Amino acid sequence: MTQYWLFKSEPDEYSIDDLAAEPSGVGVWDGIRNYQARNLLRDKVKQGDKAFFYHSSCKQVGIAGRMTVVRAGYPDPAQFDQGSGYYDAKASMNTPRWYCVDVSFEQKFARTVLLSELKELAAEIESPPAEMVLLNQSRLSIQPVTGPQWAYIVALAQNS
DNA sequence: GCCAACGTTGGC
DNA sequence: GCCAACGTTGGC
Repeated sequence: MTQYWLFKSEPDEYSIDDLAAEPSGVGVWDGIRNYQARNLLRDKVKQGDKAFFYHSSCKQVGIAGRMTVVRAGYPDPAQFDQGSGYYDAKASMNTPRWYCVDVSFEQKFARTVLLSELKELAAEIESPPAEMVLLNQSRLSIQPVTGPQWAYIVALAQNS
């Protein structure tokens, strides 16, 4: 069964345009250094799952597009790389601490579905956005999205 | 740049 | 295991 997710990134670091520009449109979703998010990447995110690409800490905060998970969780190589900002001295090859997944570019939405817009829509009773993790546990960088939330936001992205 | 919310560290 | 101090995230 296909599962849905929302992955956050600061576009100054890595944006949906950067993913689209990758050779064959495949990128490594690495650098996740939060245990709750790590557990999802390691145990729950599967090949074939769909994910929103969320832009945080930028001018247009919101959902910029979507992608497909093409490789489930595996140890994040950056944790072993002393030259990387994501290096972790407490991690070893035998006991990796952090995980990443590979994603492939699917679509950049015609417009970004803004966080402010989702917050406004969430004020409506029983609207799909109201239950989003994004609005209730906002700091989590890898978070689940329900099927109805996914469909609602994809439809919203087609409307101006 | 500010600050609220949350996560992590480390002494005891 | 508790909790104070500190660090980080991320919206505004």
